[in-house]
Amino acid sequence: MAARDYGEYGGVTRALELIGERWALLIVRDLLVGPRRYGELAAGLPRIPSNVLAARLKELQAAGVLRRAPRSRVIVYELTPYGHELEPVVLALGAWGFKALDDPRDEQVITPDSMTMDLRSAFRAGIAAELPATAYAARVGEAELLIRVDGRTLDVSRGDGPADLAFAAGPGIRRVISGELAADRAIATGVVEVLHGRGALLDRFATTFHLAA
Amino acid sequence: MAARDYGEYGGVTRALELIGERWALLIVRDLLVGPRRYGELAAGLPRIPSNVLAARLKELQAAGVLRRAPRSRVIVYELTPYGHELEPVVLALGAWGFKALDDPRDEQVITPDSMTMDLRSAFRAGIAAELPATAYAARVGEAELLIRVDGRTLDVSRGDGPADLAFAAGPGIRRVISGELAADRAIATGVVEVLHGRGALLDRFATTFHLAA
DNA sequence: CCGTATCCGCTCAGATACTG
DNA sequence: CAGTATCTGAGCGGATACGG
Repeated sequence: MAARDYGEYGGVTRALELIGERWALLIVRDLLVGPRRYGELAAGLPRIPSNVLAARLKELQAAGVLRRAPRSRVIVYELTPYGHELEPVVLALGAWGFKALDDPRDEQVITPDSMTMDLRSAFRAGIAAELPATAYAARVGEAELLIRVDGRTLDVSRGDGPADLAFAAGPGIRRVISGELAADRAIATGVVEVLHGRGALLDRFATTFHLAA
Repeated sequence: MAARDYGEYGGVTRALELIGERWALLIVRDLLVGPRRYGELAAGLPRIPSNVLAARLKELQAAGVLRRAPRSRVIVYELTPYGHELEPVVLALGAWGFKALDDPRDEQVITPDSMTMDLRSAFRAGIAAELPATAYAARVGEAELLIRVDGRTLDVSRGDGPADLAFAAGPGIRRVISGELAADRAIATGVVEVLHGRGALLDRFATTFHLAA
């Protein structure tokens, strides 16, 4: 049942034995956004073979990282408290990997859950606390998110809703977050399209969410 | 050259493409302690096949995580600045995995580098700042470390040296760090053997390095 | 539809031997 | 010492099929 081990006794080694297998940490990432059904997980990990997903769910359950939500009519997977403690790991990893992103290839997909976690990685609570509460509606690829920033708290949820600024963007939004592309130039060049609201708020967005390369 | 990808565009995904392969993050962990030769890395990862180590070193080099140290007579591997930015990831992962450690199996090894990183994970700078500067000489398994704490800074180096407290322990030292076993009881039961210095300092050690389960 | 199991082809990991 | 070469088998990816 225990994953193939490394023959070493230590914290990192143990962690990798529990969540180091291929796909495992991506499942954790999506569950950090919220409980998910089997099919939702499969949809959020487009290339995962169904047998691998089933195997990982079992292993992660045995490892105490996730569980099937009790007293729920349908089967729903959720993180255990211990699994939830992986949040700092996933955020740090996401921040690190974000800096290595180049422009996306055509076959690459952006899912709502992955984008949610990227936004959490890039969120600067200290900066946001100085700014007025703001709601953004963002459409990037297939992901449609409502992003609410209020003081030091960030809430990202799927779907649409009332927002101070609604915008659509290609994945070039990355360059806005990395600071390579100024907000006003992103709008001017069409990388970001303002759907409604004051376009000037995109600059606030870029200030709130920032990961320098 | 690029590792097998996940077909998704996002920070965590990209990170796992770069350092998600088996053994990769353990190599990074050891290099976070300092530059290492090929043979030193092999010794610190007892079960890694030599071809896999060679392959990982190439991939991590291509990923910009590490490089061969320039103008060095022998071949030495060291992290790039970008690779060094993985430190928070490794520390967080180590802290998480440490909590899932149970007692070690016989074939499991403790290496100096893995123990050094575990100590860094468990180090509580805020607590240490309130305590007097202290040097510990610890022998755990094959690892012999000199641990110097001064204010908020921690320095761990291999080998022996002048210390306020020198002790030898089996891996049961984990229970001291987790708080399951009080320092005085660890000494009384022989889990930790005081070689010289005041045994009472082990309590300070347990306060300085702590990861609750 | 949701969750699993089972097939197969293939890549990668593991073990060992060998070379500059 | 610092890798490369080769072989074998485990695990992944992909497809398909089956029970609730």
